[in-house]
Amino acid sequence: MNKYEVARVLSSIGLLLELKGESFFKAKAYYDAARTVEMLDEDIETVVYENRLGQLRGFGQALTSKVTELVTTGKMAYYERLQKTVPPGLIEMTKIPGLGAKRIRTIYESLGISTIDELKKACLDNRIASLKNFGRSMQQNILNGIENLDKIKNRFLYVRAEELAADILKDLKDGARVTAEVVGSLRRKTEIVSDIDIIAMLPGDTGSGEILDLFTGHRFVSEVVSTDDFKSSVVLANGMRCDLRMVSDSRYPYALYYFTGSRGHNKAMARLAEQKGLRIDESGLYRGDCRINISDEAEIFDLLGLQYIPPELRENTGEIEAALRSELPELVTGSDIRGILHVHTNYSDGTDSIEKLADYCVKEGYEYIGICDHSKSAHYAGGLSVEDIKRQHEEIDLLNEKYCSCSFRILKGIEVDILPDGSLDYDDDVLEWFDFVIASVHSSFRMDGDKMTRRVLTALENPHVNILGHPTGRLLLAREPYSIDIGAVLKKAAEKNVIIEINANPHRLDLDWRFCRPAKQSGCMFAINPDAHRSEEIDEIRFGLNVARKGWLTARDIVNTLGVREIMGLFREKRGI
DNA sequence: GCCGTTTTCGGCCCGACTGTTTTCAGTCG
Repeated sequence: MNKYEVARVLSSIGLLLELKGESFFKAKAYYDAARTVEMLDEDIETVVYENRLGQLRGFGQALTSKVTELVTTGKMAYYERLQKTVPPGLIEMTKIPGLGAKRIRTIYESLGISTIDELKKACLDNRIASLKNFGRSMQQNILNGIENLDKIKNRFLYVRAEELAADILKDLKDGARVTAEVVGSLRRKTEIVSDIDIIAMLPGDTGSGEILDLFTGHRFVSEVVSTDDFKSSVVLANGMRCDLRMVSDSRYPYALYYFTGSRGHNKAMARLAEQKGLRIDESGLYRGDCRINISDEAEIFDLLGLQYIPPELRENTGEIEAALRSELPELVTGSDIRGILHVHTNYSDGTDSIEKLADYCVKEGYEYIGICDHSKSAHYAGGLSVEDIKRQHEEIDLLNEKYCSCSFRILKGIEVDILPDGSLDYDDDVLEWFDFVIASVHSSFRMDGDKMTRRVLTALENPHVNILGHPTGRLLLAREPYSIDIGAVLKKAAEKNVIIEINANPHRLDLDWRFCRPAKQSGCMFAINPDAHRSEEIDEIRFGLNVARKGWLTARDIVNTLGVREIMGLFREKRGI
């Protein structure tokens, strides 16, 4: 059992205790313990077997014996008992904004409501508004929250779909030695997907039976919706739909093409084919009744007189016109990225030391890492006091001496809060200490649009700000972007040479790819940042690359494709140093 | 539930905000 699994159980106990109305501090003890475990630099099993759990801060007798039981037996009796005393519907309710443990408990205890369906009905019957400290407005907010939950029911984060699809695809390829690929929105790398579509090439000599058996019998499958000789549709354990379609080798490239494109892209391609006296559909490209034989998908674009259009661009946003003129951009790739910016350490809410994060970047072949912990107002995230900053900078200086021999560099950065009035969370004389500054909004999200826009524009005026962090604050499937005039923000950023972050955290993917081209047209530069809170999350930069590619960006648009000297020069120049 | 002591029990993170109230309760980051 790894440390993250243990941490999950401990956090879950914290939530259950809150829902039961136990002392918040008792719950907090479990949350704190979860975090301590997550931050362990070594294997939790080693710590347990060497009886060193009790030496960890926040681990007394109770936690030591409970976590020992969990790690050695895979179970914790206390957790299992606790789960039985709290209806699962109450845990679901914590997803409704504005409903915390106390309100959920009030609803449960005074009205006996234990599921979201019952809660919805109670709202419609006006029974919630009459509870003490609730009221009509709160009742309406709960209803809105439930509606939003319904809306996202069959929508999933790209990252989750990608993991599942990769596993299914691997099993099909390994088990049936079949050529197969993921298509649809997942291949176009959209941030939210509703299902997984897979195309497989029918083996010439055998039937489709073996592939279908592997597919419908996959361990992720919870229900087989339909199956015939060439198609199967299943529902996976997380509720996601997954479709497999099998086609002959001659139709395979066409199926790959057809089931990848967005509807708009396919329609536009069909119109183009028509203009050229051809016809295209999922089965092939036809001249009259005669299908043109091809061996791979790229030939389709050739035959239509187009530059190859990468799947990410097939959204019908001008890619066909650009491909006709051979003006598609050369999209940025992972190998263009030379350095990593925006990484949190255990000085604030990250779990790893600066050294561990830096070592990870060295191993991955990056040339620099920009450390950016939270600023002092971010109490919840252990934001850095001025003394903490001094301590961290001393440590970075020492580490940089160590990395000097391998030409790796740690940059001193900060993710400074943009306060509600647009000022920054440190004085200018403190901001001067950093190599670069990311400014982000982390509080008062519900300001009206004018106020929020003014707030961010004011922050962009500060000469110390190099990068605007997660510019719209959205959390995919969880929180809408804050109300802001993004056009005005991008214009001001371009004017003040402030780089726009493409936050690569799969829950954020902010800036949205749809804004990348307008931002570039305004004159903005971009940084693809992982916003990592532990070393492995540095790899999440690939999700940011998806955004940049979907946004038509090239390596020249991205500042962290620069070497360390060039990027330091850029940061200094902007700040007039 | 843990910690640090006053070795037996009080304190544990906090400020902004929302919505409820009419001075406060609960949520959120």
